[in-house]
Amino acid sequence: MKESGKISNAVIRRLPRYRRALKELMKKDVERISSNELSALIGYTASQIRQDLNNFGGFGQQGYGYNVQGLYTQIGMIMGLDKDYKMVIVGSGNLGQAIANYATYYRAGFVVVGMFDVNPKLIGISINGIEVQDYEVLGEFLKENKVDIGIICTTKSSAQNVADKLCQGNVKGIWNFAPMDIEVSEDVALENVHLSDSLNALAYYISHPMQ
Amino acid sequence: MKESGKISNAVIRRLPRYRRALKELMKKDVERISSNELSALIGYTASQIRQDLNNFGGFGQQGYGYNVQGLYTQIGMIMGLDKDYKMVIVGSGNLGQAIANYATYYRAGFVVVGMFDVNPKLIGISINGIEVQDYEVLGEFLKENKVDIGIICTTKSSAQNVADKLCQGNVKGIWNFAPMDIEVSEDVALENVHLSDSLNALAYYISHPMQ
DNA sequence: TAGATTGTTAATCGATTAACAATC
DNA sequence: TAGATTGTTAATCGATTAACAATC
Repeated sequence: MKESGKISNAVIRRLPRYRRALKELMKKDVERISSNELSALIGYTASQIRQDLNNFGGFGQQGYGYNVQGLYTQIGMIMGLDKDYKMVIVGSGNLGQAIANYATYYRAGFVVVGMFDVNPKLIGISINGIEVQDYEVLGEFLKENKVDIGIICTTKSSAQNVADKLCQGNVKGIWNFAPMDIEVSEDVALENVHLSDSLNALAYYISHPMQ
Repeated sequence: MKESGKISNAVIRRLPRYRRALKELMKKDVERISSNELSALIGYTASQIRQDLNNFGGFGQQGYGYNVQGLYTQIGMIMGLDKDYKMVIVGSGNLGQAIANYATYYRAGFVVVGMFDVNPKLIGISINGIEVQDYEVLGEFLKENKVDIGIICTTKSSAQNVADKLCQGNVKGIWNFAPMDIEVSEDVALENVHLSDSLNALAYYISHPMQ
């Protein structure tokens, strides 16, 4: 078992996929699975699957494979999904609301505790029981409430300011949907979701059909 | 200059970043830039920048560097952004609406030509001048209108059916926001945006602070 | 011309795959 | 015990970085 800091990003990005596959298997009451069977299911090689899992410890058993339920739980713990994350959403337009809905209905463990905006038309409305507050009070809110994750759903032009304010408020991570690269201090985890980059990649592949 | 099909995915994912940086430079009326300066700006090594760009041709000039405006245009053409893409959005809830707004206001070249949903409360409403139609008529719509990109903003359970219908309707690419891996035929480009995977990766990094 | 900087080859690094002894 | 399958080491592959001759 390696040091946690040594796990490569490539491996970390595959963990959710393993977990999703295991969840499906649990639904089908499958009790155990071999790396070969899992490979057929999700497309990674059996060798890669065994390598990946062994970064975190020997979860399998020779001659048997992996216990589906057990591995699911283990991967969840590795991913930090045994804890709760309190989140604020900054920018409560369509995208902010979509994320609030998603988190509320589908992701126990990720709890929206506050929503903010500068638009007077949005301030005061309620999204899944969370009232949208004036962005002006975000700093105060973060002082009074421990918040783990700040979600930026604002325009490009305000994204960096929002990020700074979130960092001052001691969030542990930022999930950024604004179409720019923001800067945060080293101790804050940052996950950029560049939807426009993703759409551009799709346009590239459409324009350059394979073979 | 390599065959277009030989460009690695890693390179393609970096192209949007180059383009964004060049756009910023154009705003600041910068005329030329060296790989070293660009490196300082976006964090890739100068060597990688030169390697990346040379996959597509020699855009630079020894002793001078790269012409900002020219390179911006070239990269746009490589990325296929000199053409228009007609898109339909299937699932017109918050996320579908957020994407419709985004495309309408920020991305000339990506045009929403139709929105669809099964929810009677959404059918008939207008988003940026596009009326949400009954999902029942999607097949017909795709027969009568050439559509390049299908965007899936539905629930997990209907995502694969929607993908099948879009493929039957001869879309060239699918942008999938449903939290599952859908299957499409080889000739259709597929871009999955797994927001939950992204949030999970963030949770991982929060749970495992570096050193 | 001299200096700067590319284009490109070679070296390095890291990630993936193959192989197989260990062992359930 | 025999068969199956892991854990783990070694080999391969691909991507990144370094180096430098070409050349503007």
